Amino acid sequence: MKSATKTVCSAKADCSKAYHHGNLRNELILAACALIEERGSSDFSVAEAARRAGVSNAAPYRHFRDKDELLEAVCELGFLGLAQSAQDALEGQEPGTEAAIIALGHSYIRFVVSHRHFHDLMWGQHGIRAMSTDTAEDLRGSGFYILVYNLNEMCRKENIVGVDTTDLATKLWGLVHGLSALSMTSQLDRFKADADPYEMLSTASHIFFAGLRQSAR
Amino acid sequence: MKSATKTVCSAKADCSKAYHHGNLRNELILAACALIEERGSSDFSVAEAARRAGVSNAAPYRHFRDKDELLEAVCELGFLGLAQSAQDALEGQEPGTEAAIIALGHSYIRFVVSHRHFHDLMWGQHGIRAMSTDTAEDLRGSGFYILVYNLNEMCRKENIVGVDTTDLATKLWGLVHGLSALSMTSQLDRFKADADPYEMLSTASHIFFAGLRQSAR
DNA sequence: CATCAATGTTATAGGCATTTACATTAGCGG
DNA sequence: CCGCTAATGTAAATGCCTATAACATTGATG
Repeated sequence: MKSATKTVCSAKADCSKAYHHGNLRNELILAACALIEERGSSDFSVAEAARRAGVSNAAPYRHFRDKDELLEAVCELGFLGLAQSAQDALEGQEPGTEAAIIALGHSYIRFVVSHRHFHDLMWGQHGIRAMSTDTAEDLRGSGFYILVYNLNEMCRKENIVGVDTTDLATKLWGLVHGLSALSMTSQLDRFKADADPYEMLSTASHIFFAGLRQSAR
Repeated sequence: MKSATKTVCSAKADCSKAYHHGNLRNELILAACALIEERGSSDFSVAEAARRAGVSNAAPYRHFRDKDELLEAVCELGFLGLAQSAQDALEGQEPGTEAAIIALGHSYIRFVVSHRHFHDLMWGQHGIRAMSTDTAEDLRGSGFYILVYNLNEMCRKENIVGVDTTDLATKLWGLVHGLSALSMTSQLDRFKADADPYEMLSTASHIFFAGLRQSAR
C-alpha cells in the first residue's frame, strides 16, 4: 500500500512545535493505518491514533465526526491500494489472456493476505460504507472494470460469444475473494496440507474457462 | 439458527428470584446472539448482555474469561447453525448430483445473508479462534465433508477420474463463500442490476463442472 | 449441620468516545 | 500593519465499558 499511502499523504514539512499541526487529518489516517496493521481494527482507538500523531484526545474530532468516519477514510486508502495493485499486476501481461486475468486474481490474493487486518476492516461495516462513497466508487470499480475489459478481450480473441462479461467478472471476483478469505483464515491447509491459494486460483480459473468455452459453443 | 440455539440452550425453568441464576452461561450466549443479530458484533458489550440476562455487570466473568471468550462461544453456535443448515439442505436430494451440491451452496448463501452480523463475527478474529477449538472442528468440518462426500459420489457416478475432491471442495467453498460475501455487502447488484447470488452460484457451478468433466477426460 | 466451591453482587480502577468551553493561530479585508 | 473570524488545538467533564477485587449467598457434600 506504499503508493496509496503516498497519494493521500501530501505531507507538509514537520512544523514540530506549532500549535496547529498543519496536516493532522492525513497523519491521523496514517497513524490509524499503522495501528491497524499492527494490531487489527477491533483494538483500534481514536485516542491512540491521536497520541501517535502527537495531539490531544479531542483533536481528531475536528477532522472526523466520529471514529467510524476515520475508519472509513482508512478503508478508502485500502481500496486505493487494492486498485493500484491490480494495475501493477498487469505490467508485462498481454491483455485478454488467461494469464493476465489470473495475474489480476493473484494480485488480489497477495493484497489480502499481506494486509489481513485491512481486509477485515474493508469488508466490515466501515468498508461497506466507504464503498458507497463516490471517491471509492471509482477506485473499487477500477479493478473490477480492468477485469471486465480483459474478459471482453479474451472472448473476442477466442471467439467466445453470448457471454455476459460483467456477470462473469463478478463470479470470478467471488472465487478470488473467497479463496483469499479461506487462505487468510487458515482454512485452505486445514483439509489439505500446504495448499497454495495462488495455485488453487490458477487451476480453478483454468477449469472454469474450460467450462466456459465448452458451454459457449 | 433455531436448532443450534436449542442445542445449546438446555434451559432450566425460570427460577426468577434466585440469587443463583442457574443457567447463566447459556443465557449470556443467547443474549449475546440476540444483541449481535440486532446491532452487529462491533457494538456488542458484555455489560448489555448481562443486563439482558438480568445479572450484574461482573457476573459474566464467572463464566467467561473475557469478552473474547464469550464471542467465541457465540461463533461456535454460528458454526453449529451453518453445519445444521447444510444437513437440512440435503433433505430430498439425491447424493452425488449436481443439484445436491448446488443445494449445499445455496444453503450456505442463505445462512450468510440471513445472518450477516454473525457471518462478520464468524470470519473475524473470534471466529478464527473458535474454528480451531476442537468442538467447532467437528462442526465446521461436517459441512465441508458433506460436500466432499457428494463430490466423491458425483465423480464415481460420472466416471470422472483423477480429481482430488478435497481440493475441489475447497475451491467450491471459496466460490460460495466469495459470492456470499459479495452479496452480503451489496456488491453483486452494483455492476449488474438485480443479480441473484443463488442463480449466480448455480450457473457458475455448472460452468465449473463442465470444465471439470472436460479436463478430466 | 458445617464447610467449600460455585456463582452472584457491589465497588473500583483505568480506558475510550464524545462534547463543551476555552485558546491559539492563519488568513483576509481594511 | 490591525483586527476579526473561522479553523484547529487543548483541557476538562460525562458516561459507558472492560476487568478485577473483596464480599455475599447458596447448593452440595461429608
